[in-house]
Amino acid sequence: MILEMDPPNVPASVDPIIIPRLATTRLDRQQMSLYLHNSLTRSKERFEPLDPGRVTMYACGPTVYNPPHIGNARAAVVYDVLFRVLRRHYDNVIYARNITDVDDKINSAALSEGVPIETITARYIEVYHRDMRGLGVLSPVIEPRATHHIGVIITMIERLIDAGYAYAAEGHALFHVPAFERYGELSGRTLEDMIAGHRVEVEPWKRDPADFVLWKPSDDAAPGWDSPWGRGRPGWHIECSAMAEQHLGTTIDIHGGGNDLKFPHHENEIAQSVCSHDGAPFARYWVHNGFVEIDSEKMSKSIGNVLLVENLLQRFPGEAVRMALIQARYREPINWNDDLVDQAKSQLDRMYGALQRLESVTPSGAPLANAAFYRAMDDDLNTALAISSLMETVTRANTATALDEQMQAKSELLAGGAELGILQQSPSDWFAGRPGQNIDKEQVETLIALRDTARAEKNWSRADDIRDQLAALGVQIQDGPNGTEWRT
RNA sequence: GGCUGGAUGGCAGAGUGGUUAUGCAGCGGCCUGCAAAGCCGUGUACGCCGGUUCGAUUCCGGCUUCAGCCUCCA
Repeated sequence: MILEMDPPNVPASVDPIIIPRLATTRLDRQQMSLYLHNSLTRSKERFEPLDPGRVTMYACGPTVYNPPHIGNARAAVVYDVLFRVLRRHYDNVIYARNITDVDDKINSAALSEGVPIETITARYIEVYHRDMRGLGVLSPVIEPRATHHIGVIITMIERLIDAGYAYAAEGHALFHVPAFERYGELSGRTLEDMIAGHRVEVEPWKRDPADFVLWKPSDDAAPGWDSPWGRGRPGWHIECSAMAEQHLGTTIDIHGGGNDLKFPHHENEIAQSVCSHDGAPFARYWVHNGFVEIDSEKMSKSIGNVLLVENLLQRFPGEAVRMALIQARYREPINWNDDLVDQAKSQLDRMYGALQRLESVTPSGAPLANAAFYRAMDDDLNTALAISSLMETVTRANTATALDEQMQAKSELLAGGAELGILQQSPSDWFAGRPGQNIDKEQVETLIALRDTARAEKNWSRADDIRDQLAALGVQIQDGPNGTEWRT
């Protein structure tokens, strides 16, 4: 048996974004309560962690066999926003997002390329990190990998077998679903529903059609580890239960994932964790994000409408893609199209425009967004409403004449932006062009200087000619009290 | 067939038992050499049918319809 553990912390990328910690007093924090829609109870509940000194959250991360698509990105962004909100409320938030690096799809990808599994997983872990960074997603506190937890997985399966919830058969270990009477609580299904609905052939080694695999045998070509049931590899569901236990403990505060994972993945996680922990609850709050649809249809390889993050990032700024993902509430589906990103970019243009006007203003004191912003975020991550309150701050910023009002507005914008993961660059960088647009800044500055001279001489036709030249370069200019600004 | 969750103005998308969401687009104005940006003003939208109510887009019931899950899936 091979026992492997992660090093204590394994974020592969250094987190480039620093969220300003709010200088709220303890009283302030108590007054602001976070509410979350709990899929387990199908209702909105006040979030109260088991231990306010150590808040735990687990989110299902990627299976690394291909580049992430916009749907993967939505999940990552949603739990990233939740992470940021939690960090405003609590000093110590342990957020784990796993990497599934042992899986049949990985095996077949490796086989078809004729390379070892590790080549595939290393490549797509890197791509995942790169793309998430491009979307302003913070590194989770812990990023556990399934292959580093084989020992923990085996131990958990052994405990399940010992307690009578699982059994070994023909090189497999299987969870016996009828042994867990609360099975189906999360998804609202009964065992009878599942039997009526099942349409796959039942493998002969299963005692019950609903039983699912904890461990399965590997042939010589497939990656495998020695176990009490022979050489094999873990089933998908047990990985998450084992990693959550290892890093976050028996009962965790929040578990997140895509809506489609509710059944069977999360249902099975609950069964495994509860049964291997003497009935202790697994996750206290279940959070599920909605899907990204293309033309009102699910993204899928068979339809051929899978939209990769890397392709989007070639065409749009990362923040615009992120903004498009958070402009609706996280539980609702998003019907994706380019227009959505363009609209998101317009909103960001407006926000960055306000920041550009306030460039010389120093935000004073602790960065705090306005109360409406926090109220919206704390109300089950109502990002759409939070953004609208940020827009009202933009209008205030644009109309403020007193310095203290300007300072206040700027501080609100930056604080709100930090919590949403937007407004993380300088306005001039933001306006300096989209990806793939190569703007020669020196040339632009030179032309603007020439035009300024022409304007000073009231040579309007020459000034307008130069403006046309700039427009041909994709540059738009704005004459303001502080001189001429430009944007793309 | 079973289980979820939706249906809001040209678009995206909040919210609410009676009073402005917000952004984009449009229209009018201010500002500007002209623009752009910005500002001000401007749109009686809430799928259908019943019910409760003084009053419902908002609550209840039914219907229609869309999406997801029930098989790997964010």
